[in-house]
Amino acid sequence: MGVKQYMRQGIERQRPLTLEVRDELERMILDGEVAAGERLNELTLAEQMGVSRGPVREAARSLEHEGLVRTVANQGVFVRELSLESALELYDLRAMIAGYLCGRVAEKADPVVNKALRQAVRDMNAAIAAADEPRYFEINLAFHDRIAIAAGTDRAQRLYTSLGKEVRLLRRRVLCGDESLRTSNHEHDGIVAAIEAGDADAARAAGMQHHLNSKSRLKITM
Amino acid sequence: MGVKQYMRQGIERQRPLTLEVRDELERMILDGEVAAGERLNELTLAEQMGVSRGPVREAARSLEHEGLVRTVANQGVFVRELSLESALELYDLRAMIAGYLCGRVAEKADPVVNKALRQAVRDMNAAIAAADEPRYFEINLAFHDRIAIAAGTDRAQRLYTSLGKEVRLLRRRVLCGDESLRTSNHEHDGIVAAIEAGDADAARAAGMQHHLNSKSRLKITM
DNA sequence: CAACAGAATATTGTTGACAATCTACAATCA
DNA sequence: TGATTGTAGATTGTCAACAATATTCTGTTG
Repeated sequence: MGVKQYMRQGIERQRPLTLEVRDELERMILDGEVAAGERLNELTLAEQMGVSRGPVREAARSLEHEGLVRTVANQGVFVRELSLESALELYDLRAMIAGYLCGRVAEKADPVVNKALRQAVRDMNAAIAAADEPRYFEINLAFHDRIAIAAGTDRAQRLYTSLGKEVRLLRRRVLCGDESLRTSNHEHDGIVAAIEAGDADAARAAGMQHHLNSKSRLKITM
Repeated sequence: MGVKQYMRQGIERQRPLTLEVRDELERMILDGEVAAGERLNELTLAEQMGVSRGPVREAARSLEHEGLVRTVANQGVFVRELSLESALELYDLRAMIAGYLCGRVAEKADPVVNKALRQAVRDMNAAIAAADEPRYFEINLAFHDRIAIAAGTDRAQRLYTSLGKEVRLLRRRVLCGDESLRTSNHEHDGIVAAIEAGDADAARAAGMQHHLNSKSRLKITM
């Protein structure tokens, strides 16, 4: 009877629907389209996205493990409400992971990676000079991603990324204004310097401190 | 048509099947009933456990997020093969988390928790004296669990537990022999002492070092 | 005999329907 | 009036069937 096959809108796909739904759900949550504490109705979401409930359920479970939603049996999944206290703990955790990653990158001493990181710092300085905050954030994200990937430890990388998303549940803008950007990028410079020097301990400390400082800058803006 | 409802064997349940299946699958993997790299057949597992494929799929996805299996689209889920190198990285990560947890417990300074931890160390000493290794492992597990819970940071606790399971994929016995046990428990004593003293930094360092030492003891047994 | 094409099979991806549970509201009774 | 119970609706949990993809087998050809 199902006349409508699940080949949606002519685009031949090979990526499972579950992943599409997962990304879309994640975006909705991180962009604040669904409020914290709100329940995600499986049927409604499924109809909105033109799929059945199965993929929606799987996607929701996936997000649960990333800490973006919490599930209550027979009641549904709710967008997680992140207390400030919990968020600060996440910052601490993420800072440790970041430090670990930086240390690993320093040990690897990959000249290609190091050059790219150094260039990123220069680009961020340029963005600051041009007062182009969006560009700064973009490079900043790429910078930290690059480090996470270059460390070559899949688990730590995924964890770092995941914690980054989780923190966004707080929906607070950190790092605003020229001065903060300058300070932050100066810390980036210190991280890269330690990595270039092959000093794993210094890189670890610098990477961790940078994230802890981000936490402090967050607290200030409360 | 489905004469057989999904009320299995008279036991009234309220826990979703998915969770039951998840636990069973996890047990099978950790106990080595399914070999590393082996594929998990949804239909076969579903029939074995007397459920349909839905819960099995969800359970498998759950385990993927815990790092126990890896999923390939349209091919299935496979028990993860953990390289020694990866395992050592997991130990590093776990050591950091453990240190963080110990630091938090020290800050909390909860007398009830501290007493329980102190008692656990005594009990482990007794187990060593009685040459009762299984009992030692049992208390040891409870000891670290207690710390993780007492820290009061849900995310870090879950992470610590999850990494602990992941490491077990290596299927290597760490901590064998009277001497290792004695050394290990001496480290426990140091952790508890730091916690009792309310010295967060010392507790963090001791907790981390204890896990790094476990890693070393693991390497020795290769 | 090796390499390849195509069919047959097995397995995963997705769906819609049904069962169980929860929630909200109304009717009943102390 | 207030508490309680029962009923109707909504929502999640589970299942079995179908669609799409991957794998295996088999026969053919060079």
